[in-house]
Order: sequence, then structure tokens, then C-alpha cells
Amino acid sequence: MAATIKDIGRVAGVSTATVSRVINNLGGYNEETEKKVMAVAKALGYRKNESARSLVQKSTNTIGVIMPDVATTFYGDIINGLEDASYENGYSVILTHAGINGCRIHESLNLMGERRVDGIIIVSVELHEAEIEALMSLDIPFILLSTKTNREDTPYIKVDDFSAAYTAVNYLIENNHRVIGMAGANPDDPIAGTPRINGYIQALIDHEIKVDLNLIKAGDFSFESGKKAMQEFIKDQAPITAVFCASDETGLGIISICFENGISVPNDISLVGYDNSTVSYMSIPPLTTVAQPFYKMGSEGCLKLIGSIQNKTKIDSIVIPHELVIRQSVKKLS
Amino acid sequence: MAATIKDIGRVAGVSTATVSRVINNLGGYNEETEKKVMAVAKALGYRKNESARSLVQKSTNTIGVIMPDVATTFYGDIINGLEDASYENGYSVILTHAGINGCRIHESLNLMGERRVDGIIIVSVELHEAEIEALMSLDIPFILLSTKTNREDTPYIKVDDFSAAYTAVNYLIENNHRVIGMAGANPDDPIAGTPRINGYIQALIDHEIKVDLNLIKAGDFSFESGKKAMQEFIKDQAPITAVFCASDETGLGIISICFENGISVPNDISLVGYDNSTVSYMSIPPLTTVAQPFYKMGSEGCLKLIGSIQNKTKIDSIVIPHELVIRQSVKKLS
DNA sequence: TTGTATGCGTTATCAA
DNA sequence: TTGATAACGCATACAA
Repeated sequence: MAATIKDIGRVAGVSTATVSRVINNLGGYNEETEKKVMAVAKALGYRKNESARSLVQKSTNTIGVIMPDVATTFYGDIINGLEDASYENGYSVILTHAGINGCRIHESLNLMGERRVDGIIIVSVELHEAEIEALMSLDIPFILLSTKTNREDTPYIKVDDFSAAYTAVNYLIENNHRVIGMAGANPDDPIAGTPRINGYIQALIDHEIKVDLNLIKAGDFSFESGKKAMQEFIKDQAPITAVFCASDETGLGIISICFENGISVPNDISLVGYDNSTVSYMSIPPLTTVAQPFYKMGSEGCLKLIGSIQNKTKIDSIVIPHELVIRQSVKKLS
Repeated sequence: MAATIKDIGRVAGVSTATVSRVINNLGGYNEETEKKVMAVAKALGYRKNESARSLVQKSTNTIGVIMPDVATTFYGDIINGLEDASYENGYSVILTHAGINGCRIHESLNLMGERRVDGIIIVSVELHEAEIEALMSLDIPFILLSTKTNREDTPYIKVDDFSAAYTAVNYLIENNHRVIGMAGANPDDPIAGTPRINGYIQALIDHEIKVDLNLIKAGDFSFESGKKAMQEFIKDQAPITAVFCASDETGLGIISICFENGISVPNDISLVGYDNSTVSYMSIPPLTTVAQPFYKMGSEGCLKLIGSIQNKTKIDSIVIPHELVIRQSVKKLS
């Protein structure tokens, strides 16, 4: 039932070409016809049909976003950032989950292809070779956010997890901590797991502190991981004075167990978290943590992608700086 | 460069009509041609063009979601739920922010109209008359999630905030609390503010407890609101034994100030939160709180919408049950 | 400044 | 079982 430019043309007594020109204000018509066309368009409640426009222009003004199943709760600010940036540039965002462990990623990519999105953003999903091939074969500009691959030709924006972890542990060492545990990282996760563990280890090595593998408690970045890690530390009677946590939630888990056992943070044990998530400033004490600029990652990534779409340029990967947000969970040892 | 059904037809030596039939497996062709067509399609790397399909079918298999600027961080699970449900039913999700205070909502609605989405989901945005009109005039099925209007013809799914608040306060009363404060609700928010305040008041009245307006500390559901409220309670020397918090974050704010002042939760003061957000179980003590089934709201709402799209039926509003999640922030008084 | 005509990639109707 | 062909709503090259 919706009115088309044909309808407008008929009523206004002009051709569809003229209507199209006016609607898109391309100029080249006198004021009178413009007014008439606009008036009729309004009267008829005209709304342009993006599908038709996309078909002829071969561009959908749409950006496809693929994110892991937990992204909205966890990386929400990335979504916010990229949605804002795309909105401001006249792009719409179409969103799909990659499913648990990326099991839906092929379907997602396929969908993006059929929808002819102008660009693709992949958030925090680990891509294997087959998936990279599928992505590249779409021949659509793309960028990875908070993840990367081992190939050179897949542009990304992310924090350097290794050096962020290094910074965090280094800060603990600067505060004279010498027996430092690590908790919550998943050693099977090549994106967020091993680099953080390695950063932790490297910081110790660089300060000639012996690395004790018993002090590394693996996990899955969760609150529960933190609880479990701390319980083990206690059981082990580990002589730690500080723990580097692979996520803020893990840090909160540790705090929780400490509280139960009358261990004071930071007096008895110091903590550095990772993410600067909303929970980090609500804990007791507020958590010193590594900040990843999620919102900026989203907006910047989106902007880069749009630039690449419009200028057909290649996107350079960038390592976005992390920041140590100092709150009150680390005590300076004398 | 992408191959079209025409290309396939040419190469395979059949008409576009046949190609289309095979691609959509509509039947009515012999196995041989099917094989040939499929082979050529694969060889050419054919991907169907959704824009073209949408144009002729007058349906985009797309659901538009409009959410407030904080939705992804706060109502993330709603997004998860509706994305899952739409995916399973072959719909894509297109996402936009309504902007701060819904300032972008008209543009968002316009966008949904131009994109010819098959249905619209509006999450937690307060709609005024003009916006309702704009929404209705699109003539696209829609549903509101975690919000409602004062009109009958705008279907929604939400928790009954009044009765949820009532439940929370009632629980405190059952535990023999008699001087109960309230914190964090915005009295200007007709969706999440006043109903919770009114539920609080009603629960008191029903138990013949005097309502003291000084015990109601307004706010904006934030952590800061909680801190401020508690600071005021302390300054007022309010004889409260419990506080009903309009959000979990507000509850955490209160805990934080209590801790600073050596006030024990729940020994000195009991707390009930609202939302059952991830922070609620990470606090010390874990927060007793009112749970809103966000994921289910998203999936259920999406399902209802899809049903309405496909069967052209009207959607019934439903009040989804809330639940009191009992943890450890309430002490039973003797 | 305006109009005519064509094509974008599909689906769908009709006829063969 | 297949093919020709007309839409779908729009943008645009070309002509007037």
C-alpha cells in the first residue's frame, strides 16, 4: 500500500525521474516543482524503499556485526560505539551472534553476504582458517575487534593483551610485591588467554622473580574462576601477596572468597583486574584494573571500516593503548 | 561481480525461472537439471541477493530493534534472547539506539520504515504520544519490551514493576523490618520509577507501617545514587533497618558506603535489589534481588512478534512474572 | 529544468 | 518439467 515515486509523480504531474531527484535533493529543478513534489510526498506518506535503492545502487548502507554469544552483556560498549559511529555516517547495523564457540559463524557470514552488507565487523571471535577463507571470499571489507588472526591480511583493532598484562604485573612489582599469583585466564584461548599469561610471566622474568606454575590458576575469566582460584591459593597456603586477575569478574570472585576467610584486600592481598568493567568500581575495595577502551574500539573500528568502504582503501591494524586504572585494590609493600 | 541467477541460467543452459526454482527448491524439475544448476551455482560462487528478493516479495525477513543508549550494557540479555529467537526463525536483526532520552527515536523509526523491516521491537524506551503515532503509522507489527504506554493498542511484555517492588518490600516486612528506606528510583520515570515507589508505599500501607517520605531517596538507578542515598540516610540518622533499592547497582552503592562507615550488611542494615544483574551475585554479601527474566523477555517477545507477522494476528500484552532471588543481604529480625 | 527508458536481481504468472 | 516475461521501486544515462 505504501506510496512509490510513481504515485507521487502521477499526483504531482511530474516524472518519476524528477521525483527521485527531488527526494534525494540532487538539484536541477525549479523551486516550484520541488515544493509540489515534497508536498505530495508528505501527503501520501511516502517512505523510500531501501531494498529497491540498494538493488540499483549496489550498496546497502549496512554494516554487519558478528559477535560472540556473550558480547552484548560483556562487550556492550563495543556495540554502543560502533552503532553510534555507523549511525552518524548513515549506516545501519545488522547484528548476529556467532553462536556458542562460533558455531554459527558460517551461517552468519553467509547471511552477511546475502544481505550484501557494505562492511563486516567481527567482535571477539576466534577465527580459524576455514572461517577466514569464507570471510575473505565474500569480498566485503571487514575489520576484527578485540580479536585477531595469525594472518597479516586481516585488519584488527585490539589491545595488546601481552603488554597490558605486563603493565598490570609490573605495577604490582613496583609496589614491591614479589610473590604474585595469576587467576582466571584460559590457556587454550590464544586471544585473551595465553597473551595475558605470557605477559604475566615476562614481567616476573624481567624482574628476576622466579616463575612458579603453581601460582597460575587457570579458569574461564568468570567470577567462579576467581573463587576457585582463591580457594586453591588458600588450600595451597601459597605465600602470595598479590594476584593478577585475567578479568574483573575473576577479581571479584577472589575478593568474595577473601572476605569469607577474613583476608583483607588490599591489606593482606593485592589485586589487579582486567577490563575496567562496570563491576570493577563497585567492588570493595574498588578494583585497580587494566582498561580496554571498548567504546572507542567500536567507534574507531567502525569509522575505519566505513573509510575503507568509501575509499576502497586497505585498513591498517592498530593496537589500541590500554590504560591502568588505579583504584584501591593494591597495597604498596614496604 | 557477483553471479546472478541469469549467469547461472546462461551457463547451465536453463532459464532464470528454473534456476530460481532450484535455488529455493520449490520442486517441479527433474533431478538432472537440479544437479546441473546447483553445480553451476557453486562453481560461480553464487549468493542470492536479499535486496532483490525483498523487493519482489515485499518482505525483508528482518526485525528492527530500537533500544536505549545503555541497553547493550544493561539489558544485554534481552538482545541475546531476541537475536537467538529471530535467528532460529530465519530473521535478521537490525539494531539502532534511540539515543539519549530517546532523542533519536524518530529517526530510528523512520529508518525501520525505509528498510521495510517486517516487525519492530522497542526495548525499554518511554514512548510519548507523537512517537506512538509515528510508530503506528508505519503499519508494521511491533511489540514493546520492558516498557509500555498508557494506550491499549500497544502490546508489551514486561514485569509488573509495582508488584515486583511490592514483593521485595513485603519480603523485608516478613523478615520483621519496620523502618524501610527506598533508594535510587527516579520519580519522573513512569516506567521504572513511580511504579516501584508506589509498590514500596503500598506494601508499607498494607502492613500499617507509616510512610515517611524522608526515607525515599530519589536517584537514577545508578551506583552513585546508592552511595548518595546511604550518605543521606547516615546524615539524617534515619532509623532504618532495611532499604529497598530500585536497582542492583544502587544496592552496591549502598553497600559501598556502609562498608566505609563500618555498617554491616545485612547485620546492621538489610538490602533488596532489583534486576538480578550480574553484579548482584558478585557483591559482598550477595544481593537478594528481584529478577526480571531478560533473556526470556527478548526471546518470547520476538517469537510473539514473528507470530504476528506471519499470521497477521494481534499481539496480546503479557505481564511476565518476576521472581525474588534470595541471597544473603537480608537479615531476619527477631 | 524535465521526461523517457532501461536495468538492478529476484519472484511469479502464464503458457508451452 | 520448463521458459518467457512482467513486475517490484528506484536511480540514472540520455534526450529533449
